[in-house]
Amino acid sequence: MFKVFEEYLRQKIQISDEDLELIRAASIERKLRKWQSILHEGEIWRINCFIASGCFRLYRFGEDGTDHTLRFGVDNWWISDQESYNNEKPSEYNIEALAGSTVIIWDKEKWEALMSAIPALKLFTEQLLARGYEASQRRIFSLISYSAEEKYTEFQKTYPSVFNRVPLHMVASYLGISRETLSRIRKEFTKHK
Amino acid sequence: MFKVFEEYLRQKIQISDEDLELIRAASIERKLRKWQSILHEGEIWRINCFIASGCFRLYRFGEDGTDHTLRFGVDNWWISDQESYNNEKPSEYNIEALAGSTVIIWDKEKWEALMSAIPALKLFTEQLLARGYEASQRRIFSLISYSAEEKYTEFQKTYPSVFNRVPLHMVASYLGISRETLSRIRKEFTKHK
DNA sequence: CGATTCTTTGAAAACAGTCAATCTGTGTGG
DNA sequence: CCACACAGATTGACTGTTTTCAAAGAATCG
Repeated sequence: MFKVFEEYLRQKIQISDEDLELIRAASIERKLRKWQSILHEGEIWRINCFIASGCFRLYRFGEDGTDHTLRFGVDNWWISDQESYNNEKPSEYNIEALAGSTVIIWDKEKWEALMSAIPALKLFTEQLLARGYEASQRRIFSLISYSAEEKYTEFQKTYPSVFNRVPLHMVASYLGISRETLSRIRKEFTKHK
Repeated sequence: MFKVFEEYLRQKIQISDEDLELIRAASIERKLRKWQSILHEGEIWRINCFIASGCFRLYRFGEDGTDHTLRFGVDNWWISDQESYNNEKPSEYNIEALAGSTVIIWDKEKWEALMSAIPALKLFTEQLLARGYEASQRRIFSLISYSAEEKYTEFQKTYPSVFNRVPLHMVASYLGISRETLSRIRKEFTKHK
């Protein structure tokens, strides 16, 4: 499965075969079954995790016990809890596989060594973070300014690859609306085509 | 006013007098009157901007013409549009002073030169970004999981320095609720003490 | 097929938004 | 110093949206 990552990375940055071999040598491949968690709240997230195939979500429980989806991840995305990673403190989140999945992971120390050795990789990592931040900003805007229906259509349009693969009630929890409301919006939508 | 920034930075990182002088030499001080904008949508945000004193907000107009506050900034915060800055593309946002303010700014190129020359500054800049990202995550969680009332109390608790300085209707637009709703929540609150 | 999970539906209740009017405080100019 | 204008905040009545609760249909999986 490293091949998947290799193709991904070569699309993103210029990298020599030697450097790529360094990256490969430091990586570990891991498979997860559906519903298996790769992060449980209370644990510290110490890895970089690339999704070679499959589907994940990062979520958290509210006071009342309901769960709230902070993020999804599908093939060729990264999934992580940056807060736990950066500050090496116990995570408040859970990350679970929504389907059988394969991930490529690197220990934090190994990734940092790789970034030191390969400047392009450091730059790329920084850009990834920046993209994530930008996506957060746009999501905040949609959460404070859109109606439930607008949030739904925007999500469907922006992340079709996610939308088609995850249970509806998780999309609802991602958008901050109830599953029933999402179901009704959806109904109206298919009606008016 | 550079003194304010100097104190701020010395609290955050170890830095020599020479390096600090480099940073000072590259900086520009600018004063803004109340309601003056430092970024208009369509412009490209090419600076790093530290708020030495005063108060700002970053906002955007929705389809219907109403404005939505993405972020506030007060003394000793940074304010920026990362998306425009990183990708050097026209901003979709506006940044305006909510009071007479003084900012210390650096051109993007100058700041990058400084980061190259002063590793600790580069590290610090990365950490700033990381903190911003983490704050975004927490805000997203509150937006998808809290009621209007909970969002209000959390904001008041988390950012008292902002809460006491900005008009209520802007807080409302930040929380994604109407000013009338915020007003009513507030009333209930003072009633039950 | 039976069990479980996911989705849909209906009806009522809670919640938040809109519109319009009023109130409050601040600052300006006469 | 007063009158006025203005922006911000509040209030009431109403409307519309979203949630909740309960139940019933699909779909999936062993």
